[in-house]
Amino acid sequence: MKYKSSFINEAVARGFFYQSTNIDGLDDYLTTSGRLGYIGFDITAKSLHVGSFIQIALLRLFQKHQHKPVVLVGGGTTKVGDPSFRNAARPLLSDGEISENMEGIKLCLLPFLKFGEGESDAVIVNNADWLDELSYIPFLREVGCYFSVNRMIGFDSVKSKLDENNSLSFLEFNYMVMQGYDFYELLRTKDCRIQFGGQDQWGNIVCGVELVRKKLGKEVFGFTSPLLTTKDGRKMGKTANGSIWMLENMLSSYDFWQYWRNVDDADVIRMMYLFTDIDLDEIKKMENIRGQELNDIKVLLADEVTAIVRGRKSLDVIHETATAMFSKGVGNISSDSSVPKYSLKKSELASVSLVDIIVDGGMCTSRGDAKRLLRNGGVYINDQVVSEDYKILPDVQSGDCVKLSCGRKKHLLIMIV
RNA sequence: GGAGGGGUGGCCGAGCGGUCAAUGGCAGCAGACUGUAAAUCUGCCGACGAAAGUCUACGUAAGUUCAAAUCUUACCCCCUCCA
Repeated sequence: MKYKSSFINEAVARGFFYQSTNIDGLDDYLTTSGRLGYIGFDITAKSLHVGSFIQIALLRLFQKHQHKPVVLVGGGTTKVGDPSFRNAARPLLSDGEISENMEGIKLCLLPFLKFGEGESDAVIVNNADWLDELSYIPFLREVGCYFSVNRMIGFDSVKSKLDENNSLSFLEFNYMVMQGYDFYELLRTKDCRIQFGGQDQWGNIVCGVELVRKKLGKEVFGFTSPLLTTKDGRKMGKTANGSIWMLENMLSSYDFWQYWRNVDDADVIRMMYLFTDIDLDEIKKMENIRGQELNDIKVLLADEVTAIVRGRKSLDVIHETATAMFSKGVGNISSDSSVPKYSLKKSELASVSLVDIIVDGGMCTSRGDAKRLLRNGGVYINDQVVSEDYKILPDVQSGDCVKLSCGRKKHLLIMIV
């Protein structure tokens, strides 16, 4: 074991560590339990998505090693907007939206962290509580004087915006000052000396570390984790169909599970380390698995992650649905699986076209789209390709089920009533 | 405030009076191959329509023209330089 603290050891072994302001100092500091460490989350949406997953998992690990996670929600900073690596300024949110989003964020975190009053129980704070109160002139005199603009424009987050000829408003430029101030405030009021974050937060974190050192002469620590990209370089948690949200009302458990079931071969083991509670030794044994067998590992990954985020009991229905979706025939689709259903009166059989059902059932966005799919041979009825827009489905009776498929992965169960 | 450059489909980016629903790339969808992976190859990729075709769309609004993404004017926004 290279490090003295159990947390740092495991965090490094699992791949959470990218860089730190002083890893040895931090290691020493964490040999005593009950230390505080925080991560800030912006609250631009009602739910966190998988992009923030690594941060949440890190806090969870922190708590597992008897330390106290502090979740900082950016009620104040969200009103400013982090300019980091975005080419469009974020839309500014109203107070109403912000407080609504904040409730959602809390829900997302409940499965991961134990909140409460105990020594290692997580707490949640909102930086609006102190940022909203600041008065401009005193703030500039007490805090602003410690920030060098020369230095700030050197930070990647700012530099990339300037280099790409994008506009950077003064509002956004202040983001890192705000975030630096957060760290100072949390140190002062809670003796919180650690800030975690993604690699892209490095500049912002360093600002806080320096502010505390200059103002109070104390050392605080920054710790960043690698920015998770998939093997093809895309940001994790985003698919073409949207983000992989944590909350069930924004993404079904089945789709959540599918995301993990379909990760790239090359990413499976890394995600296993980061996102599951499976022992390091167990995962180590899986490292050499290749080829088709890796599919079982993907299922395990999907199961474990889904169990944490959505609860283990959700797995039964998911497995059932997955089996139904990927096996042929109608018989093995049970009515409690989450395969979408569509009911159709027997009397409507003659008048309703396939295209209508496809669009109505949400499988295509427009009739033209559905027709194209049909023409391209991507539509199946009971696993048989159909190439024309049948006005009438194959001879069926009331009570029958017909499986309508668009491609291999989208299915609709038509119940004849 | 002044001078110059620019705003094109989900994104990047051509086009600069008719042949433009708009080259190309990325992303996406379907098919082949497979392992619900990746890579590769093929087809598709604004809406409506069986089709002919109709409609909507090149920052916004007016205008010139038989005809405008392309020309004119005003306005809005972005970038660069100067004050």
